[in-house]
Amino acid sequence: MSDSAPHCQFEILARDPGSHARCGRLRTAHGPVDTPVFMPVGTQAAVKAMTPAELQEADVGMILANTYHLHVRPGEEIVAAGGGLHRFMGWSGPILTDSGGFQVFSLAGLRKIRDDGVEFSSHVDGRRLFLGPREAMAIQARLGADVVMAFDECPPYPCDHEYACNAVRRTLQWAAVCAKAPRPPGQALFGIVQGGSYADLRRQCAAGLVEQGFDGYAIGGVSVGEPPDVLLEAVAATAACLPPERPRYLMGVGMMGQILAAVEQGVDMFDCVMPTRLARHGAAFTHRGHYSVRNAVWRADQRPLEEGCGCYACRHFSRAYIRHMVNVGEMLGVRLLTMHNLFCYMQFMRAVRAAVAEGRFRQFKAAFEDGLAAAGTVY
RNA sequence: GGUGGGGUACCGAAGUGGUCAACCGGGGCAGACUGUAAAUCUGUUGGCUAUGCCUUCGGACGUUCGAAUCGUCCCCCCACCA
Repeated sequence: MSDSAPHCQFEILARDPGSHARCGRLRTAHGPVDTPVFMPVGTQAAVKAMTPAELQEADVGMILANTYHLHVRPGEEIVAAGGGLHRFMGWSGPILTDSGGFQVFSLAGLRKIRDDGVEFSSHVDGRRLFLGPREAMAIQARLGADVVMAFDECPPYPCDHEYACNAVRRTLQWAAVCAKAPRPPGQALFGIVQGGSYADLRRQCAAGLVEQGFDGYAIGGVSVGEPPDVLLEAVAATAACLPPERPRYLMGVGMMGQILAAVEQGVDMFDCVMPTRLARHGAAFTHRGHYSVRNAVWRADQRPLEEGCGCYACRHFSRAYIRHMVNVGEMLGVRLLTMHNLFCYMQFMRAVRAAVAEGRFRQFKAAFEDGLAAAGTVY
């Protein structure tokens, strides 16, 4: 076990009696975050289509940005010269940066994996780049996020045991390098558990990381195309091996139903492109699933995106109007949908926290699933 | 009035004797999206009692085994000349 003091304080405020669900508060250099928390994705130092003020209006607490993308453009030296990521992007709340490990997976074909890191061709101009644990930590130190992630290898799905085992081996080696790398004061470091769909590898990876000692632990390597039950099994197998007093972060998930299932297993943090990307693709979220506002049925519908919603888009505009904006390609449509979807997600997370705090999480989850069933939606 | 060019599906636009219900764009309709190479991508877009049939390529008549494609006449549009 590491004897260094944690760089972020995590306090558990309530535990659900009927499950592993818990409520907590993560204290970061840029303020506290109540958990379970959903972090909208702002890969390139912006949550697409939103200003920081609009994020605040939606009650967004913490956001995520990406090491690889910001290294490629504009370069961490530009961000550092702008006073660090918070000042650069005008966001004074907590930020987490992903290490770029996921891009090893998502940009497959442009890369070559070695034991000390990954050779990339930049997806922008094709120039050769090298990203390994040292590089990722150095970049993240200059970006200055509140929480940074260890550089990991995220294998694809499906992948065989041997491949996944190698990914775990490298992920553990790289994590050790990350843990020793210098960081700015107050910057927390999370390790990432890999292991694919193999419970034994998940346990092995978790144990190895816990031995090294991190401020928090992430469950990685999920939502890479695997079936929903495989995802949940990986979450359950991993969460059970993580120290209860440290925050747990399920990377890249997801849909509301998946978030509930993971909260039930004791997961505290989430991120996903779903609310923001689907907004740009014309979909509106509700507490009973999502629908496409482009569909002809909404042509003359004067109701808001979701009845009873208090977001700016719902207070001022009809589905018919937003459908029109989307169909004619006005950027306002994308902005209003993004606002709404984030508001909807944040409201959902508030409801989750309240349910856990009040010891009625199971009922809340059951009611949510009934609502989805009634709406005919399947996640 | 003359000469030349042109009228193809919701729009634009290929096609100039059979493999054409007709390439391709746009628009329309629907679907996908999970640590964002993503305001992107995919499917579909005449009708039907649907492995086949029916009605379509300005209109009518004709040539041909067979016509969006060839001929005659007519109707519209555009350019130039009077």
